[in-house]
Amino acid sequence: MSAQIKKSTYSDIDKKESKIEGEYLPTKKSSLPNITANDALANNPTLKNSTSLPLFSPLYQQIKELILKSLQVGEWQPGESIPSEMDLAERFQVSQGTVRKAIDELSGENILTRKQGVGTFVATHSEEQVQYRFLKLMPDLENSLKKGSSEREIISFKQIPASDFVANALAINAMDDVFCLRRVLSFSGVVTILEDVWLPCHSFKGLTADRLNAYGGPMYGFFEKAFGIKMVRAQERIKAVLPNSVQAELLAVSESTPVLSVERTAFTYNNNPMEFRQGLYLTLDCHYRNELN
Amino acid sequence: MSAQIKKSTYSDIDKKESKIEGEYLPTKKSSLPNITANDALANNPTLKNSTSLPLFSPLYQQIKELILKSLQVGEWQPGESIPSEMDLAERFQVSQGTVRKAIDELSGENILTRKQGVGTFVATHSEEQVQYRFLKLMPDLENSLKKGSSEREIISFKQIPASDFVANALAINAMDDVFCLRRVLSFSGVVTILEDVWLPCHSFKGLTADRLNAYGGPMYGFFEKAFGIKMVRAQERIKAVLPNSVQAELLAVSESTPVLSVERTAFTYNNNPMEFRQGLYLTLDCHYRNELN
DNA sequence: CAGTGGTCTAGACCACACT
DNA sequence: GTGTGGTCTAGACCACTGC
Repeated sequence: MSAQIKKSTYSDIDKKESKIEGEYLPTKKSSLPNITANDALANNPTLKNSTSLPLFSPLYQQIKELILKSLQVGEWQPGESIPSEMDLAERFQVSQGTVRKAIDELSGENILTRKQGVGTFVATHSEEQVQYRFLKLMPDLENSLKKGSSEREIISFKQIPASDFVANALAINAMDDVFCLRRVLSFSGVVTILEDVWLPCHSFKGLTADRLNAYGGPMYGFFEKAFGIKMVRAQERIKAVLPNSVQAELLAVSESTPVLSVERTAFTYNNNPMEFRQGLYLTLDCHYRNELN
Repeated sequence: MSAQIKKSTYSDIDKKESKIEGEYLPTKKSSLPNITANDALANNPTLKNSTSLPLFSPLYQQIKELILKSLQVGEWQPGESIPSEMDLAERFQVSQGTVRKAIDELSGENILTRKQGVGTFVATHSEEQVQYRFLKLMPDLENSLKKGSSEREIISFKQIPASDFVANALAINAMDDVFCLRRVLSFSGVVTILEDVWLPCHSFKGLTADRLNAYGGPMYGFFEKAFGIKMVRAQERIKAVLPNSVQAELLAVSESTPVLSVERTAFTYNNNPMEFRQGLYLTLDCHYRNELN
């Protein structure tokens, strides 16, 4: 019932049977089991107390939020499949088309991955195709990094209080402990990237350099498996800088060799920053590639 | 009947009088409800002779291609509205939902812009909101360039034969003539960008520095109005470099100041490269911002 | 073969903008 | 009010995958 009302205004803020459309779903599954869907909507407090603008939102957006919430709490782990569209439609008591539109958006945001004939899966950084999804460095001559011939070495790993700058990027309190690690990446035997990575200790309890080294795949894949932290989005700020003496030595170049400084903040669900890193990229034989649309 | 078949394959590779769409709107809903939409499929020659892979494509993709073709030939100019979804559905003899899906994709690619209650418009680089859509430079402290206080100055403008490098980027023959211009951009009175721009003379007949200077808005908006050339996409390659003596002087920095080198190839419809430029960005108080998804 | 996502249609109603 | 895009539903069929 109340569910119907929401639908009638695309909203969660309504009241009484202005059945303005008892027809979207007549009696229908009313007699049937789940309530979930309507309940889900009915109970979804998302916008209920919103004193700000979006006093309502389309049904599919609400479904999207519900799916995101399930992802957030780990109901479905990275790499796993989520229920079929029909099942979700049943669960939320909406039409398959509405679920589909919600999944469409999540798929567009690289949060879910569809595989025709198989199902819909939670995106992961561990899969071959999307490994290094956030690494935009390309050789000048070829069209993709030869990831097979990449090596990496962790140079240092320590636990320290966050500087104001890092704390701000991670949205934590200054002086909260963070893990700070420095590593070097080489491609085809050529040292190319030097990067410092900061992670909030609170969320990465028990992280050690050994565990990181022991894991073969990409770091974000490790975070998923070891800490259930899934990076869904990142923001980078790029500048041209000169390395200091330490950095230059690690990169095996002179201090007058310009390098790209790439500061990245990576976010998990809910725009929650979980990692900050600064990379120095040597761009003599490669470049940072970006597509503009 | 045959209608069913087409649908059954989502294909265009069909038989019989492919009178190349003499009847997108024929007898139409003549006797029976449909046949129409299926005819659209049957008669659409798009992929008929394709000897390569996609021996078929979904209807909405074909509609998308037809819309793109109309944009390409200038049936609808940048900033103008295109026919309503219902009208297009009528024209192509498919359902509104199918047209909608085609437009959804074009909208996602920033080729069309929807405005609820008003219509669907051809995207343009002249609108306030999307001006400098391809410029990713941001001040470190604020969240967007103060475009109001920007100035630009064309330093040189000439017509020369394309170098191999430029010709390759523009997909033209080496030694074909190109316009080459150099300009400086300042923000809040600070010189920030020095860029060289190459344009194929063939497509920009009659371009002069004066005409460029006379136009107040962004360059891509000018190209739309003066030459009907709409840039829809671009690719950038970023490196950290040191400016040469001439560049350093124009940027008012020393030759040991690292700068971002941003090489951009901009494409019009059909992945047709229409502009190549190399920008040198001073990143002392600003940065190149990129969102990763 | 059964099950999943992908496409297409048809029709209803909602939200919005302009006149 | 009229017309536009936006949402939602329902049902049909197609294409792909894996058992």
